Amino acid sequence: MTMSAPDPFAVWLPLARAHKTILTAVEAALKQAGLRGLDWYDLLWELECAGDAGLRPYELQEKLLLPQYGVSRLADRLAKAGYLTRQDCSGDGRGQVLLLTPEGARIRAQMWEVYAAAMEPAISSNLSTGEARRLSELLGKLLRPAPADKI
Amino acid sequence: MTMSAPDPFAVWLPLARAHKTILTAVEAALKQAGLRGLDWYDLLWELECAGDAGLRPYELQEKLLLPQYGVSRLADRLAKAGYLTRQDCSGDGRGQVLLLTPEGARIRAQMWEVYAAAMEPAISSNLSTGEARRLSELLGKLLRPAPADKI
DNA sequence: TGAATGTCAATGCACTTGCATCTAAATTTC
DNA sequence: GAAATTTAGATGCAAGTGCATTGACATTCA
Repeated sequence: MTMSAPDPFAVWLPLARAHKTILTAVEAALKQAGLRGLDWYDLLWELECAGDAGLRPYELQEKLLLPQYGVSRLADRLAKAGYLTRQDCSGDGRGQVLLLTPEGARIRAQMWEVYAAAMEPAISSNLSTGEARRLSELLGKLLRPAPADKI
Repeated sequence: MTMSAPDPFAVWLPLARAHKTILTAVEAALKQAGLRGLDWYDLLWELECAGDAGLRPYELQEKLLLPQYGVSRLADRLAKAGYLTRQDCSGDGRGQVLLLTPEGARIRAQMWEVYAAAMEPAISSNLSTGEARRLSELLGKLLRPAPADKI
């Protein structure tokens, strides 16, 4: 005897639209600055957080919600650009460890400037501090795992 | 003399993550049902809303936030699948009007079942009615145009 | 009216993505 | 400890995307 559930599309439609709008704006800003897309940024950022330990591709896969081949190829491109190195993984002959290069760190910092500058007008200028807090809190609730009987 | 603006990333990061999570779930459900992706659905839906008047490609471009060539090619695929027809546009020799076929309407209804079923556990089960209302309201605020000096 | 400019839509090409499959190494099972 | 299974990661191929350009018609303006 629970109350009727809310209409999911009342949430999803503006969510999808806001996402596409903001994403498009950020990607355009990056491109205009001669930089690569957010997928590159996200990977570089994770590697930077990982520090000297680096990250295994399968770890990135989880963190970035990318398919396995997505990480494999994205890492290829980053490696070709000189932003990361692949290192044989001691202890697991199948695996490898991805490590950020100094050049990779440099470019990530550069991207960050553009990223943050593009985000500000898209988000901050439309919300008060309280609204932003409440919004991120509510969005966080969407990230809870689906009910077991639906997986 | 305004207060300091909120951190946009506190909103953007969970927003992007929630979006990717939900999108992935819905697309997977559609694929598993042997249906095409949400891009097809969105186009079909707009055509259905437009009724007998149909829609011009450039109108879809605005509604769906797609690039011009994106609409052109998506419409190609839908047409090849028999879900829409292109009709010469009386009054503008450059243009055309896209019209939903009965088969297109049928398939859209079929997709809707899957779409809605996948959305429910992803969203409704994580939010109360009040939370959902507040969330869609806050997301709506993000859709306001950027300040003029930032365009 | 005729040339310049603007708008609607398609497309060639390079790059990216999705899917299925493959190899190699690790782990489990008997 | 050899065979079967699982896991890490790469890759061939088909399909989709982004960018720049083109072609066709419309509109503007001298």
